[in-house]
Amino acid sequence: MEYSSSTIPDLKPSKETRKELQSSKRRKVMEKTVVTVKIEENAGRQKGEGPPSDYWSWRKYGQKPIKGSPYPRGYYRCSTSKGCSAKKQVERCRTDASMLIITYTCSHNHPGPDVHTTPPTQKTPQIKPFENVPNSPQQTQPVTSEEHFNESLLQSPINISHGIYQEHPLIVLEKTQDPLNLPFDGEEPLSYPHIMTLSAPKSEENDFFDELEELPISSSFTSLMRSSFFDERVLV
DNA sequence: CGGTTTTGACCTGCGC
DNA sequence: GCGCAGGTCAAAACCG
Repeated sequence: MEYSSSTIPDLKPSKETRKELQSSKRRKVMEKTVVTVKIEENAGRQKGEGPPSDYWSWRKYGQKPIKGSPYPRGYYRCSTSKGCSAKKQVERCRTDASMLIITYTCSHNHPGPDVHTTPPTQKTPQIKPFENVPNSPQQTQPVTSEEHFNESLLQSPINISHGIYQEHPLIVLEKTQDPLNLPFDGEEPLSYPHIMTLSAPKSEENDFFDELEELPISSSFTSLMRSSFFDERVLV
């Protein structure tokens, strides 16, 4: 792991070492963003869990059954950058299996895979769900788009790491922060508040957006939000 | 062969 | 102090 090189001498971590490592972690309050997304029939194609697809790549590092919930919770860590402390937890709503609860913890301390190179005005239209969105939730998209909705929508939350969507009526999320203003254990300053905003995705992650090109992003995106999946604020 | 996923063990925080 | 539940680690397995 990232700390191993500096903290761990050479032998495999002893219990003491791990103890130290874990003691440095906090279970308590830290920056946390909860996103509830609704997944529909296509959820099944996702290995039963919401795919951790984002503009960043995520690596699953754990899974635990949650008390009171028939569904396990998956733990993911950003693998785009080694030093990145961004994590997310993905679990299903116990009361509604079609709901995915994604909890983002910490923020990425690095620019996205590509976002920095793409001015928001260029290339793919920026995701601006709220502008020109007619209030017709039921004007759903063709089913084909739904095949991507799950991935594309799951990608969007990543960009909300700093509350970009907070006022979005559709993408509702709850962001909690450490009241002590120590979102990252005192490390990793939030120095990139804007680079990972809603700029268009690129590279491989952009692929599926390319597929969606046919659809007007602003409307399709929002429509998807409305029809295929909605977000719901979750009190933490 | 490198990166990711799986999975059991370990550790910590919290409630009683 | 004890036990439970949640979160993380890391070795092994898996995959492209």
